Amino acid sequence: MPRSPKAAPQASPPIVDLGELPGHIGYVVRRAQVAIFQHIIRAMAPLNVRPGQFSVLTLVGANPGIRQTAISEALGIRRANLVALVGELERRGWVQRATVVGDRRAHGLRLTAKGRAALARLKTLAAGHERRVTRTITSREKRDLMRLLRRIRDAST
Amino acid sequence: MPRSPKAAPQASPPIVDLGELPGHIGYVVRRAQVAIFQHIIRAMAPLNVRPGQFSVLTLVGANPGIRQTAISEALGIRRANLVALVGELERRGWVQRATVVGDRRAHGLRLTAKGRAALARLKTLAAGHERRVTRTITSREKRDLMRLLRRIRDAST
DNA sequence: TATTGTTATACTCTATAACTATA
DNA sequence: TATAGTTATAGAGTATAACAATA
Repeated sequence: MPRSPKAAPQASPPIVDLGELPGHIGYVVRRAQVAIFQHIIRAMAPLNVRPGQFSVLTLVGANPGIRQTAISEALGIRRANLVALVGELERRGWVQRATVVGDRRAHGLRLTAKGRAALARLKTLAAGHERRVTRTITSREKRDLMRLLRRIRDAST
Repeated sequence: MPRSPKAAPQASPPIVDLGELPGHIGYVVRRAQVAIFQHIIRAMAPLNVRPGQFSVLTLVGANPGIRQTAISEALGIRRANLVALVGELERRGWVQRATVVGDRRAHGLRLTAKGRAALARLKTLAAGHERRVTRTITSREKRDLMRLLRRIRDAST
């Protein structure tokens, strides 16, 4: 059973000195990530879909016949943990596992018609979410933000 | 027992179309956050300290006598989950729980001498980590990045 | 009545190891 | 031998509800 994650209670704040935390990129990125995820989970609540499921659905939609291992490497989700995730998408009738011709070990994943409809709906919800959370920055600022984050990510290896 | 989180295996990547994911702020922020956290956990491995513990230590250091509820609200960690976290810091001899004069329900947290030494060491490790992960961006870019992330976070309520 | 810290509990996400069936 | 998917399992992190002590 999924739960709607509520923000931690932000009651009358006693003035707390955060020290050097606000100067740490890890702290600021983490707080932003949590806030964004809470927002998108709320946005996708009508379909009860979580970010991980959305990203897998997106990959299957963009790469019909893709193998679980390829998804694993592309998204940084371990193969073992994808089993239940894909299983849930299959249980919902959104994704099909079909054996790949020429390699009977592998499963080629495809969206069903229902899955394509769900993904279309989710993309609309995601777009609305995106507009909301980026409403106070310009598209140029968003582009710069993404570029800097990718550089930070590349530098964090 | 803590484990050293390894990056998900990034083997010979079959070309996968990520669809619209790279255009989603949530996706880019999340991937960056995971990479940064893996990096800082490695950086703090000598003291076997995780990001949550570091942030609590920082707050106690900057706010001697702070109550657990104040930490909870400042960091977005629920009171209930702070119990074990602070307990571990106390077990390590880094933090003391003392009853607050005038309110015997509360615990005022303070660093011990050992805790101050540990925090000093951690701040050095954190600074090294910070230099590494931001080495490919300018200080102006870092400032802009933080500003934009805070705006995204504020917009995600 | 409300608040502080706490306990108990459960769910999600992530991690490793080992298995099976194929290659 | 190696790979794809799977199972079993364990550890973080995070969520809720309810309790005792105190305000």
